[in-house]
Amino acid sequence: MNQVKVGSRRSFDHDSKVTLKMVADRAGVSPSTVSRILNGTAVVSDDKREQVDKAIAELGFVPNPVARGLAGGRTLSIGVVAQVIDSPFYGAALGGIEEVLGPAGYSPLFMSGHWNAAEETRCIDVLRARRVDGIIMLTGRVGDSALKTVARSLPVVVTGRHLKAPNLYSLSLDNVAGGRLATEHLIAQGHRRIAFIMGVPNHPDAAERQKGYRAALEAAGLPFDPALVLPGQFSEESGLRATERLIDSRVPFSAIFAANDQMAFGAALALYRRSLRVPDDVSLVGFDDLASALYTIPPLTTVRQPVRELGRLAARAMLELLGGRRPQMAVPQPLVIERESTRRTHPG
Amino acid sequence: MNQVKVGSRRSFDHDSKVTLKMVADRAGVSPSTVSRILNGTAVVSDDKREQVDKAIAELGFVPNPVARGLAGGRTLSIGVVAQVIDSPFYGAALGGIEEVLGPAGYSPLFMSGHWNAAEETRCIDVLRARRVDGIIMLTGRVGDSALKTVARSLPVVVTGRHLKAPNLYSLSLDNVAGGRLATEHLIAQGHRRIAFIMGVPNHPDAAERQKGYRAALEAAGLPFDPALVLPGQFSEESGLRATERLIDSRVPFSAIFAANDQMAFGAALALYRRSLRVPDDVSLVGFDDLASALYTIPPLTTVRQPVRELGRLAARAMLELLGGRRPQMAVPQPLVIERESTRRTHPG
DNA sequence: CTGAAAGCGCTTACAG
DNA sequence: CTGAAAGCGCTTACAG
Repeated sequence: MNQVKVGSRRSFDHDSKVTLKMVADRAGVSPSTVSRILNGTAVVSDDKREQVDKAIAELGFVPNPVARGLAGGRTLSIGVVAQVIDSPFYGAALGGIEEVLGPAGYSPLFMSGHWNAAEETRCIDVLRARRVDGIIMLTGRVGDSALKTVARSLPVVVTGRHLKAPNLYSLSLDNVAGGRLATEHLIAQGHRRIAFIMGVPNHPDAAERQKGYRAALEAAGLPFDPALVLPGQFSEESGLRATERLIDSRVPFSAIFAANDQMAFGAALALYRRSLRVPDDVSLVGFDDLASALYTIPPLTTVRQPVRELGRLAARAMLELLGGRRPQMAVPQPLVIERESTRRTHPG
Repeated sequence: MNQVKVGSRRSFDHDSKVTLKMVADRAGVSPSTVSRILNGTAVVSDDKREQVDKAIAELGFVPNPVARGLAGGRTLSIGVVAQVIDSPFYGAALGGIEEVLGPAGYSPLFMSGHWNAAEETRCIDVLRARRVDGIIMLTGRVGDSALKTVARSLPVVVTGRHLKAPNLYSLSLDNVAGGRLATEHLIAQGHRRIAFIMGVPNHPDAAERQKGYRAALEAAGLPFDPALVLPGQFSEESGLRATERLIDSRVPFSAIFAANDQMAFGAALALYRRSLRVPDDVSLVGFDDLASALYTIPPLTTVRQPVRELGRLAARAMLELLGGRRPQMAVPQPLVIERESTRRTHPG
């Protein structure tokens, strides 16, 4: 009845210098066989497989990914280029990516592109030098053709654009629909003068959300007033500044739709500073539904973007690509989460 | 006047299959020499060095870190185990780490331990299997002795504890001082009944901040009332719950000190829900000074923790350790940032 | 089904 | 100061 106490030791106590060759010796087979069993690369007789499994367990063998990477070309690591690692938006996406890559045996290698094409290119270079097996690009500014070029040698999945190319998968949230939903929500509550803080002007997300905003106005027969759309930078600070400008401009408005939550947070502060109450005086809608949107005062009505889910889907798509399959991911539709920052306009 | 247009191509356009051997051939030297020049491992005659540099530039050679890792034992990657990658707190620290590691030629490998010793251990195992050159541990629950064991084979820097061991460097923020500062600030404003939401009870940070809280009360001759201290989980949600419990308990209080900003955000919402105004009815102080603390309504008075700087320092300490030096980092002292969530008690 | 051998791209004693 | 050689720990044609 003696039990083999395999795996009961705290793993990093023993020097993990156990090599595949040691396993092979112990099992009485060749290294090639062990390798094949490890990789499921070929059919191996049951008895050999058994012995090898036993040897692996007894020795506590863990394959060395570095050697694997050199020999086989696979490093089991995936490069992820985000824009800013310490942003609530990217943090959520990275969390989702990590969540699916880890269990699949892959390690994410995160890098920040800082909204800068040159830096993104540098990130890609570093990642390629490190022989990652694939690259996940979260939005970013590098050109589509550059991305396609990368995809010639590595699978790539990219979010925030629509791009078709071999070995490349793109997936994005429906920003037009989201923008439309937010605006419709406000219109349904009786708002007629709805300001829009749009985020980085040449950013596709910003442009698409604006398109939704305009579509909703049009559908409701409301005029589009350029004086009501303010540029922003997707940051709290820029939302604050835009709102101040809006108020100072004396253009009448009863609601603000900010193209992301962070700008909405800034807008809320600007309104507070100018003694305008939310939602009594001004209704406010954000976009993203960051975790913190639930804890603003008042809690923010916003368009839910499944950011974490998007990260998960991107990672799954990468796994598909890696497996030689064609990914087919369905990104959930945006929906408005009504909280307490919006309300019907006063009848007057 | 023909210019050599080295490096002007978009780097990932050419297949980076240039090997060290190709460089050696072109320069007419042996691979060993190229390697030594790359690593500054030995003195090499100027003319050879020149030829090699030229060949490297012409070929656009980039050393393969994977091969380097296998052969030399250095992978130029650093494992970083945080607790939750999508948390404002860890995001900031990771940003700081990335900021200094990148330019030094190292790539961070981030993993999340999820506040769980077993998972942290798994992270460390994965990281070691990947042959990282060092490990940075952001707080975490694994035992001190386990960490020391790891340090026997790898340099480790750990935050949030005081630990002395060869090849290991620990650095932490002065939580006792921070807790004291926050409490003193409130006392100076006339508050006598100061509630404390403490965060995960057995977490060292929480315990230390509480120690500071008690020290300040004592120094001011104020009684310590256990009914005023509430457990929390460092999350917004837990801050909200704790505050609701506090209010329901009918214990009188005029101020709340939350052991981190996220709990303070939750507390603010709970107060709002119960129609208690900040700071008119209750003063509120947080801890950390997250970027978003500036945008709460009203903006949160808090104890500034240089979290991003802590990340930078941890990374620098790692670089020192890697260079065989003894790090000597001075972590900035906490200080209270007075904003608008606190005010003097009413004279009555 | 399974070995022996070569090779992935570097580094590092070991000898000059 | 500099080569030739062995080796890091795997994988993968190539032959049975």
